[in-house]
Amino acid sequence: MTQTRPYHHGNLRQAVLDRAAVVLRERGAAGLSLRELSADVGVSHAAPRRHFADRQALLDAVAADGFARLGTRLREAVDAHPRYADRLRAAATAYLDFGLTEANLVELMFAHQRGAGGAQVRQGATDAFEPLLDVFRHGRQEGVVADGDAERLGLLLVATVQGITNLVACGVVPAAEAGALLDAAVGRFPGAGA
Amino acid sequence: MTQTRPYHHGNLRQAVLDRAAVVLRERGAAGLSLRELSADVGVSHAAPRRHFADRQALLDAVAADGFARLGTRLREAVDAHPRYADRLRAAATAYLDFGLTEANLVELMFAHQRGAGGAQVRQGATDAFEPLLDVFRHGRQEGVVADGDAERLGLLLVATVQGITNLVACGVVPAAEAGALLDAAVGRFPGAGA
DNA sequence: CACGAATGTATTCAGCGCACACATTGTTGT
DNA sequence: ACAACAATGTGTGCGCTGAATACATTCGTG
Repeated sequence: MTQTRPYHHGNLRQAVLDRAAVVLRERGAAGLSLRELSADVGVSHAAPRRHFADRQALLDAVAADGFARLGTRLREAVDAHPRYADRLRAAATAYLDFGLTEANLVELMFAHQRGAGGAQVRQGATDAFEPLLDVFRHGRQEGVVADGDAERLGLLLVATVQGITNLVACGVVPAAEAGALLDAAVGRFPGAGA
Repeated sequence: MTQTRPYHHGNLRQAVLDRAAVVLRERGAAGLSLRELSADVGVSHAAPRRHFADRQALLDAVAADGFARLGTRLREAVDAHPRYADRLRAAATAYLDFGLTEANLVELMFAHQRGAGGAQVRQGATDAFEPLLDVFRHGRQEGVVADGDAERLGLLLVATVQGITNLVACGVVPAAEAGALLDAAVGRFPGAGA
């Protein structure tokens, strides 16, 4: 009757990451405790150490996962529209949505990276932003974006939207004004229409 | 000979804040410990509690202080130039400088505010950005900025520069490219010249 | 100068990250 | 089949932390 829990969890790493994502959303990165996560998942408090060298390694993994999810969202948003201007707006909106829904996650993703694990997180970030660069590469084909501007415009879009997300997330700009601010920002990019 | 340390420190609150600013710069917000700060300053580990209700209250105070310093820097940068375009560039450059020099502090300042102390921090942020809004108000007098656009442009400038700072601080954009990216961003604001 | 408010001290407690020795299970070569 | 080894989970202990509480000292003020 009493189903004995097997000695080996089987998928402990992913289970911890999943639980960490939930706690992160509810209580922020400061509320993430390896011991509490262990208890939640039902293993001893030392078990996760087999999968995460230390607490920072767990945070890095959560952040990398976040960038992967953000990248997927951006890719979907871009692919949903054929024309440059629509792709630009859709990507920016998707970014803002993600940032407001997962404010704590984004805060962690963009936290100052110190250790060696930071390199992997940074690579994840670069990959995630690829769809945005594609928007401007596509815009160049449509003749709206000048040659060689694609990369710089991509970074500028990331910076602008991340900045807006940041301001709204920390409460300096009311959430109600986020959309209008984003529209104003996107509208200033070449070929976005007034 | 042996100068007896007085029972009352005299300026404990400011001493803790000063020491916290140093530790924050060296080791980040996660490295801030009330107990260690107490030892550094030379008081018992419970003493700071008379001035900061809990750890978060200390972080809030450090953040508020950071916004005050940022505001001063921005004001100085703006006041140093008479013309709109120069003021815009100087302010943006001053912001980026501050952000790169005090990356850990800025990260703390823009951290998601939860508790009641967040309101004071948010007010400090709004005050600090006032010089930037003034730039565009001044631009309207010069006829470069349209009526009613000042506030929105100000927030957009904050968002853009904060976003760039964020990207550079977390290592996604190399520090060497920060200046060029900032130039490109500022150049897209009305009346900034090409 | 007495008395309350402000400020600092000493002690205690629970939770945390981390390190280590040990236990159990999965895998692989012969 | 089975021995040896790698991978994974457990239990214990240490030092540090934030927080709560009772107590001590000093300051300010009537």
